[in-house]
Amino acid sequence: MAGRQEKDEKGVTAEKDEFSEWFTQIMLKADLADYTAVSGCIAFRPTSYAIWEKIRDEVDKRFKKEGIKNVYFPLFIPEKVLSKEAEHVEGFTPEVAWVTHAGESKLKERLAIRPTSETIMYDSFSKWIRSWRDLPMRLNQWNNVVRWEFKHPVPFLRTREFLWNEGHTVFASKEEAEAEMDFVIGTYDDVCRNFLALPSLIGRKSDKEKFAGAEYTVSMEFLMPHGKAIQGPDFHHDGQIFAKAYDITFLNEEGKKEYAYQNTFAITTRMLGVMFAIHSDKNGLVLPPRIAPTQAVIVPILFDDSRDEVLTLARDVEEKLSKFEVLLDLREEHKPGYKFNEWELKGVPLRIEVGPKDVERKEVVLVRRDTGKKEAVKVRSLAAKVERMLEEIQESLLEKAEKFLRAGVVEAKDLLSVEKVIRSKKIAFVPLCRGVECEDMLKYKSGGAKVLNIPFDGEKRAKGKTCVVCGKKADYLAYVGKSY
RNA sequence: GGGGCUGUGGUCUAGUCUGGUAUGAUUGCAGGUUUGGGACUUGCCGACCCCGGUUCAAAUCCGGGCAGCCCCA
Repeated sequence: MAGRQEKDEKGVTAEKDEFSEWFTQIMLKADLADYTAVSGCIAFRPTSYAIWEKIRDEVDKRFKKEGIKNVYFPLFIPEKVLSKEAEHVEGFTPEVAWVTHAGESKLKERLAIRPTSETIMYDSFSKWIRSWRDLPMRLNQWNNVVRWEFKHPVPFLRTREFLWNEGHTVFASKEEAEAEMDFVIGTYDDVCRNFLALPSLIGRKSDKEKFAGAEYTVSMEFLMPHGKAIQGPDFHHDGQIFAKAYDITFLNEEGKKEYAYQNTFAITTRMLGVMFAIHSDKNGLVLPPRIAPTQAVIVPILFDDSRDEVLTLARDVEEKLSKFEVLLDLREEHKPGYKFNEWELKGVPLRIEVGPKDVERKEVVLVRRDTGKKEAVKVRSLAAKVERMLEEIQESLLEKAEKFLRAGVVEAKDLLSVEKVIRSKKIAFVPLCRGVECEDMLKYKSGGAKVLNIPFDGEKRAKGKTCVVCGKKADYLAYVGKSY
């Protein structure tokens, strides 16, 4: 390890503004993940995996209710199948991992480990879809994908293998396909805001930045504490591009053959990293209560002369709070102070201290992880109070994140001010024209910032404004920032 | 993509320049005293990133690899 002497301490020793160091410490010390023998691939430890399961369950529930069905396709994609859609292949080839051998014998055709499953799925879709009665076909799979990136990997945020959902839906008309976007992005936004407490900038990608093989891409962009933007869930409308490459056709009501229209969409384990980074602080992890695997921890304060009474009360409290995810920390080998610090580091939203004084007064002490505020609460009103407090924490984390995002987006009318905004580690909101040359120039002039996306009302709001690069009429207002 | 730094018990670390029995802390395990913000104590377990070279002898020197971190694009 890099010889940082304080690193052996149990708590986080880095300030949040030394982002990389701080983030690594949170990740390791809060037992979220660990490095493995495979470069760029992490082990998700129980806490982080439990959070992923919650995200997955919430999204999955909403998808199913909407009629999207889960399927599972192979991990492997034969080279021939992978390389049918030119633009798509080109986007992914540099990062594809290949299986070339089985035991000692070389395979006749090498197999790609899926970087995404369009190609293998659509090969089947073309067989499954015959008539307009087969449509829409809305499928989804929860799986892992591998993209062998050469940029240096960062736990959760950029790993070579990650987990995600990949929705793949097929429609008879463009209108129907495009109408799905509101539902998909609405679902992701709902889960991000109301569970992860993360607001985002939602909009269309520019043509330059869209997904390889898509007609257009809608993305959710998050602002990280160190001022870099990072892309979260996305939705791609593929038009008939893949349908033509993979021959996904159907007979319409008039008996005529037509190519189908398709969408794809995803949310990945990167969101864990985004959430850890945005909410956490100097003392360690901070988790929104709705996503936290443990919502409250009860720490009994035991003295020899009052041991039994305190334990009885602690167990009573556990019982009263059985509708929440509660942990009663009965470990004898650590003092309360140690436990306080440990559970703060691990991000448990609420701590409940139960000691001899509390037994006398028939109360317990509640401590919020996000603010550190302590409050004594009567045992009889505890359950209601805990419920309210967890809600308050959830809301206040979202509010805080919203405030940070709002403060992090600044309008800029000319190149000079764009550069200034970018240098101050913020996102610039900039009038631009559609020209790719202007976008390239902008990146060059701003010191590496790119178009993140264009909000849905970005075109309307550009009226009367001029492109910051070429000075001609602006087509839209775009979010521009350095990205992770 | 470019540059820099670092790999020693589970974790952190001394030792590397100047080759010779590997330092200490912490965790863990067993015991005792403790417990309202990281307790104390006794005992025990446990390590030189990998491959090659130089040498009587390599954690240390040389070459190559792998891994992690930081900075810049």
